[in-house]
Amino acid sequence: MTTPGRGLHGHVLDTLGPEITAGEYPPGSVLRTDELAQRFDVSRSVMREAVRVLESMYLVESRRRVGVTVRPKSEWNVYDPQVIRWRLAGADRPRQLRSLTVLRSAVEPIAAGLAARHATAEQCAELTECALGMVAHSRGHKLEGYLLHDVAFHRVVLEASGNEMFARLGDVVAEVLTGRTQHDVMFEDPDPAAVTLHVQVAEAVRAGDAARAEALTREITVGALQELDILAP
Amino acid sequence: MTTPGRGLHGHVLDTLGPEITAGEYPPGSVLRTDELAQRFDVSRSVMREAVRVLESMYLVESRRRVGVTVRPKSEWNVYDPQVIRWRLAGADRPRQLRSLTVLRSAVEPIAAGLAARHATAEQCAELTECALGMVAHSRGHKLEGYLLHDVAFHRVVLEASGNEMFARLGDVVAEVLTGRTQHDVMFEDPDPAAVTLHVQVAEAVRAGDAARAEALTREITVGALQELDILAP
DNA sequence: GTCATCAATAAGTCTGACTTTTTGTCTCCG
DNA sequence: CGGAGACAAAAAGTCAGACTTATTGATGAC
Repeated sequence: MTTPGRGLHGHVLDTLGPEITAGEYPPGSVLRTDELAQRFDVSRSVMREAVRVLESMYLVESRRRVGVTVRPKSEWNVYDPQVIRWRLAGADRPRQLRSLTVLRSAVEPIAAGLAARHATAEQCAELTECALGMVAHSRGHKLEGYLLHDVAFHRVVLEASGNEMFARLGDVVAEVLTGRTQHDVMFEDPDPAAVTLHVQVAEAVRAGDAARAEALTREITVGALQELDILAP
Repeated sequence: MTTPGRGLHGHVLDTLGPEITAGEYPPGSVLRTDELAQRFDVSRSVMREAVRVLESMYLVESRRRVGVTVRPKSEWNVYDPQVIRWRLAGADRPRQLRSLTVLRSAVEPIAAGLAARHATAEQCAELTECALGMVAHSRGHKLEGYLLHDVAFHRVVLEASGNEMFARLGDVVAEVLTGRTQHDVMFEDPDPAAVTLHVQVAEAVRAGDAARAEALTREITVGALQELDILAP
């Protein structure tokens, strides 16, 4: 949640963005700037700024004499944090959650392997701290505290990988983990096996054992896939 | 290359975007909308639209009474195709190329495994066609033709994975492969072993052998990592 | 030294007029 | 009947200027 609604054009986006990403306007639909400005009761200047932002997300395309046409889903910039948030809040939330979890399963093991080779002493300490925090909150309906440390753990791993593309996925992972706790599964205490795996990953990274860190993280992500019934037999 | 410079604000972005991503303005630098408008000889409206776009890429932050401040590199949306292109055209091109190649090495093997399970008959045919095209252009300084089929090959794999997040990385991979051919290595004909691997991946996907497709693709990406001297001993 | 007040500042917003490009249509001629 | 060119309408694009609002740094009172 960077800074939502920072201005009139932000408010427009908060409404129009979710509508478009929810698929309310089929691809090729045409919107008119003037009509939108009327609908949201803002000036054309403000509406134009909003359209520019939507355009930079590849959600729409603005062409003269035609209007603002909605692009097909396949062209959307699905890595834009805003777009991710809008879609997670919308109807195809489950689908989105699956896509992101699969992405996690590809990236996090490699990131953990790199972290084992690049992590600073401080990052190793943070990692151990997070893992211990997870252990401490793993029993007795302390899901909020558990989630907090879980998110922090994965964020540190992605950071410590030293790869900027991986590091930028911290927010995505946070959204996925948060969403999972809040909605879908995990009514009771978290899987003890998962907790153990996190502790072991922290150890492996500290020991500089890249292969082991990668393998253990792969086990974690396989668990995440199974939770969503994404099998790979 | 979607549609560059489609309007005055696009021209402004083409200049200002590369400047910012090149790090010409240190984090925290303050730009003023009015001054920028003067510099580019455009109206404030146009300048404001450009700033909004930069803001949606997390390159800058616009605050009242302060101005447009440049955000630290760690907050940039490095998955934005435009940002990727700007950075690849700039000074830290090598660094960017490495980051993206590591990302490829994480994603593509998993994508190939999924493709083996989800690819349609048509996609399998396309894949075989691309692989054969690579073979046909693998000797005799036909790098342009080879590159074309190589890009298409990886694009189809990512598409066929059925995961939208993977599919959207097609452009990124295209940039990396193109950049590699144009600048860095590959003055002579491509590595015959790599060509063979591509053919074998196409076979594995067609046969529905996920594990084999994944392993073979991992060999391809390991080769890509080695080309850039990114080792993992 | 701390807190409230106030003025300067730069972004934010609105309005209205004008320009430019594109597209659909309508004619005119083959 | 069909194609090429001219024309008009439509919508985005651009600009200029006036006004509003939030923020911040400085000033001054306690």
